[in-house]
Amino acid sequence: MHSALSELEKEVIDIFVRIAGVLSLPRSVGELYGILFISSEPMCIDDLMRKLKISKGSTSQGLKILRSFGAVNPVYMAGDRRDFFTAEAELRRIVAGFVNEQVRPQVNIGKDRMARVKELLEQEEAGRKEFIAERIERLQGWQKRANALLPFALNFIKPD
Amino acid sequence: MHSALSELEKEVIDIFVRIAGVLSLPRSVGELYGILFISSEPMCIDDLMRKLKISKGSTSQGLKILRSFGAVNPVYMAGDRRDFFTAEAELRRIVAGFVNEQVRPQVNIGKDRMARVKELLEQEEAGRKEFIAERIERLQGWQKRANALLPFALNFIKPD
DNA sequence: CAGATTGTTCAAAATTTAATGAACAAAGTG
DNA sequence: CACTTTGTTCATTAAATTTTGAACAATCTG
Repeated sequence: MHSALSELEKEVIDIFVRIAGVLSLPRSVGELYGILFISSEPMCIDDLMRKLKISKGSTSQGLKILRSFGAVNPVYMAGDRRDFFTAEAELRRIVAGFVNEQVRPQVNIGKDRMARVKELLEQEEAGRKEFIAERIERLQGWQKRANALLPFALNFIKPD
Repeated sequence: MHSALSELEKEVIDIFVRIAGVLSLPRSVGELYGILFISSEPMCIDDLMRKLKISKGSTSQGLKILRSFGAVNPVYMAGDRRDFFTAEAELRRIVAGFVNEQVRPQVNIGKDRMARVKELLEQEEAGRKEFIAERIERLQGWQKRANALLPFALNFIKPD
């Protein structure tokens, strides 16, 4: 079968499947990005399904996720009404998209939670209050530092 | 029941359960660290089981994971042969432990994989080789930048 | 507009991951 | 040394996540 994955393709896909795991993304998302990353030609859903041997549903959903943070670019192919995609290869864009779509929402939830914890602290009995207050302050310090690191890390990724 | 979790405890535990999720650690690990983090007193396995209403097995395994990267400190309690623990509250230590135990191994596997990909590249036909070579080089660039960021991020966490 | 093509959605199935608890090992105690 | 206490391991169970594929919607084509 001419659509089988080469050793090299498998190896590269494996790398991205691993990365997907770290980022808590489905395996299929890693596979999709991986195959697009080493394909010089844009691919459509059908190409991707056949190459990766995954279902149409997975392919469609996986591409949706990849588009959501700009890891994949739609490409117009003249005379073909199927949607084609290439991998976005500029790291800064992908990371920025990922941070905005997947990370920042989480961070904001963290802030709300923090506010609620501080309210609850007031109701605490005097004995424990001191210790707990210290811990909450510490936790808030961690949050601040994490937030400060984020923009720096983004800046760390220089243009290619 | 006097061992039920207070609202504040639940809220703090929720924060750490969330963090555990981001780090791909089991929920129970987040719960364990969370309850220890807001407890002024060291706790033993039995305390933890009862407080969190999780099994002995989960508690034992969870503590094992937390110890593996130094997120938890054993505490000697005179006249009690059970093992007691407190939460390590110095962020730098926890992050350093986590990076050494959970992150670096992955990064090294990544390096091996990269080497294999470069071997396979040689067998590629001339036409595609050029494009693929560019992609692999790019991927390697990403890896380098990620590796460079790690020590910086560690340094970013100043002593408390 | 009837039929074909393409992409999306979502309930059900398959897979993966985590939690449970009983069996076991280790170490203390009298 | 028999008995208790404590912690770990691991096969099984339970829960969470991912994938599948058929139904559907949207769009094109002649």
